[in-house]
Amino acid sequence: MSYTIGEVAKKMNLSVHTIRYYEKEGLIPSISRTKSGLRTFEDKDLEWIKLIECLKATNMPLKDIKTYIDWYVEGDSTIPQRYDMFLKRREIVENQIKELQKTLSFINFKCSYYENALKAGTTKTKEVLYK
Amino acid sequence: MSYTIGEVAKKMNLSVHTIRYYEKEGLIPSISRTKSGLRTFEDKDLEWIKLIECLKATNMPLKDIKTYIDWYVEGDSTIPQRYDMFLKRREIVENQIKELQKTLSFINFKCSYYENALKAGTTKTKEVLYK
DNA sequence: ATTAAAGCTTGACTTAACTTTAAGTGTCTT
DNA sequence: AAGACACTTAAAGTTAAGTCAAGCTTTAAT
Repeated sequence: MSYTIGEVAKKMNLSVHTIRYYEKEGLIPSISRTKSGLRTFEDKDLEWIKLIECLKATNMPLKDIKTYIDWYVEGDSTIPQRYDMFLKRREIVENQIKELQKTLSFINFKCSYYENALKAGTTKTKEVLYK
Repeated sequence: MSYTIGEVAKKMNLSVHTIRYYEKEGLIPSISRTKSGLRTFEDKDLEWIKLIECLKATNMPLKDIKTYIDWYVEGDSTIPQRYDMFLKRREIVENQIKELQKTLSFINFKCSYYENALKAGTTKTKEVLYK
């Protein structure tokens, strides 16, 4: 089963521009083509794209993602680097989650603060203490 | 108690450039100055900066943060908008946390995958199934 | 009183991650 | 067969969020 770039864009919720850009930047290794030059995407290419989106979701810059992909392409000799990268990324993500949880409780406070302010019609009441 | 821009930069772990930039963009309302024009930061200004950092941590763009600050400056008439903004932000943050948790379990999988690959010296073993 | 460190402003520059444009070729639908 | 639409490359443009530089002033320490 293979897909056109437009199908992949729809499936992955990306623009076709972006997919071409990812390929150009070396983030999707070896996409095959038809004789006439059209890209034909296989499931393995979709897996790469999912990986990119996943790492991107952790704020990993594309150039670091590319470094990983280069390591992957290089083969078994880069297993230590790749392992190390995922260990570091795990720590980063764990910290991001903690950070967001702190932020969430701050936002929860603001929500109830403004809920009160909304009832009172003002932020200038006794119960309303912060901005 | 008041601080110079350099002190604030150190305290908040930002560059002085960034703080001036935030002021220029209207993210910190009414920083007072000495007669000679130096900025003097009060605790309320630090609170604003903390708020900016906090919202930024949720990937909120500076211009949306500015919108909030403008509402704040405008006064009680904008309480509904501000309430609404925090409600929306809460949902966004909750989703971000969920998303990161999914990503984390993916990364955990990769970590153990590469831990095995490291022992085996290769990714091409029976136990090692994915890229 | 000097002088180094820290501040000031304006405006240009940078980086990341796209996005658009231009100018054209290939494919599908009626 | 015609028109719409998807695809190509290369390069320029955009946006967000800073970052830096130049040239000058203020402040703190000796």
